[in-house]
Amino acid sequence: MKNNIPPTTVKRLPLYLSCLAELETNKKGISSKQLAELAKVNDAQVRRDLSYLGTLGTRGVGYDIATLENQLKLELGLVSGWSAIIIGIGNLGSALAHYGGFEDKGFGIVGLYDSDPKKVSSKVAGLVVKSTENVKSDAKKYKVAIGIIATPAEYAQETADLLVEAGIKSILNFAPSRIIKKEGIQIRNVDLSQELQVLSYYLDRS
Amino acid sequence: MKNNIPPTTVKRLPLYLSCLAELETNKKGISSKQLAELAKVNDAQVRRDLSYLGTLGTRGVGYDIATLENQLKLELGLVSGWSAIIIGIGNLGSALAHYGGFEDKGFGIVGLYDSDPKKVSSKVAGLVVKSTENVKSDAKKYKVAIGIIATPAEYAQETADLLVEAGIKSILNFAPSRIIKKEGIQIRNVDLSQELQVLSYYLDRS
DNA sequence: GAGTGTGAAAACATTCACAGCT
DNA sequence: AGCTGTGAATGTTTTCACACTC
Repeated sequence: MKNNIPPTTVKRLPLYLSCLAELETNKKGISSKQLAELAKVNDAQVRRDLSYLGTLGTRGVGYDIATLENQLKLELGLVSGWSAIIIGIGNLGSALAHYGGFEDKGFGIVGLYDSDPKKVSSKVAGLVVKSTENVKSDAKKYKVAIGIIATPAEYAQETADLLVEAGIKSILNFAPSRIIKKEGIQIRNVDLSQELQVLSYYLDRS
Repeated sequence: MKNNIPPTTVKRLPLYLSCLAELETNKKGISSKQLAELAKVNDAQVRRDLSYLGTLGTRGVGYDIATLENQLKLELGLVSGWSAIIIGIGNLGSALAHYGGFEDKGFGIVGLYDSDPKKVSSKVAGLVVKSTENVKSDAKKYKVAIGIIATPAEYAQETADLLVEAGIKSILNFAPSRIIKKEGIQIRNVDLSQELQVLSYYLDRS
C-alpha cells in the first residue's frame, strides 16, 4: 500500500468508489468492463488502476465488490476518519458545512471559523461558528487533518499560513486565488469560476 | 483560433488569465519566466501553451500583457459573455448564486430554478427563484449557454436531461453523481467530496 | 468462455536546449 | 544580451492485445 500510484490514477479512485456505492446491494461481483462503463473510462484503464492496489480480481470472474470497496477506502485513507475544519463561513462556507457528502465519506467537519464578529457564535449546520483565533488550539485538540478555505480571495494566503502554523498538512482551497506551496503541505485548489471558463472554451462559437 | 489545443493546456489558460489580472496595472510586458513563477509551472510550459494561441510574444522582449489577456479571453470565449442558470437552490446553489467570481469572468447568472414550491418565488442573490418548469422556455428566451446543476445527487440525471432538452450544450455538475455523456454535450463534474478524498490519499498515515 | 494482469505500443504531455529574432 | 518559439528528448498515461487463471 502507498507504493506510488500515479496521480491520474489517484484522481480516479474516488470515482470508482462512488460508482460501487451506487450498485445494488445484492450484487456481489463486478468486471472491469462493467465498472469502466459506470465510470465512463476505458476498461483497460480500470484494470491498470486497480492493479496498483494489488492483485484484487479473479481471472475469469472479476472483482469482489466488498473487497474492492475496502481496498479503495484503505488506499485513500478513508477508514480512520479524518477531521476537517472550514474557515470562512460565507455562502460557500456554509454550503460546504451543510454538504452531507463529506460526513458520508468519512470526513468529519469538526469546526467552523470566521473572523467576522457578526458571524461568530451563530449556528451553522449544527456547529457554532468560532473566531479564527481558536484555530490553532482547536487543531491540536481535535487532531484536525484537513483545513478547508472558503474565505474571500484576499484572505486565502493568510488563512493558509494560519492553518500551516496550526500543524495542518492538507488544504482544500475554494478561494479563487493560488496559495504559495510549502514543503510537506498538500494543497488542492478548486476555483469554481475556472471550471466555467474551461467549459466556455468548448462552447460552440458561431 | 480553436485549432485544437490540448486539454491540459486549456485547463491552464484560466490560470494564466487570473495571474495576469493580479499584476499591477502599470506593468506592460511579462516574460514566460515571470508568468511561470506566478502560475507555478515550468517556463517552457508557458511558452508552449501560449504558442498554441498563435505567435503572441516578441523574441528578446516577452509578451505584451494586454494582448495576452485579450487573446486568452478570446480563445476561452469569454468576450461575448455567456449566460448561465443554476438548478437546485439549496445551500450549494445559493452559494454559487452569490459567488461573485462568475460575473467577474463574464458569466451572467440569469436564472435560478428549484422544484421545491417552498423555494420558488423566494429571492436569492437578487434573483427570484422560479419553478423548474420554466427552464425550457427561459433557456431559449435568454439564450442560456451553460446549465449549473446543484441539486441532490438523485435528481442530477433528470436535471441534465431537462437542460439538454432545453438546448443547453454545456453542463457544470456539482451533484455528487455522474451524468451520462451525450453526443455534443460538454459536461464537467465537480464533486466536492472527491477533492477531499484525493487529499486524503496524500495524508501521512502513521 | 470469461475476464484479469501486464508487457509492449501508441498517444500525449512536459522539459530541455538552442537557433533565431529584437 | 534577452527571451521567444519549437525540434528533439524525456517522461507519463492510455490503450491494445494476449498469455494466463478460474
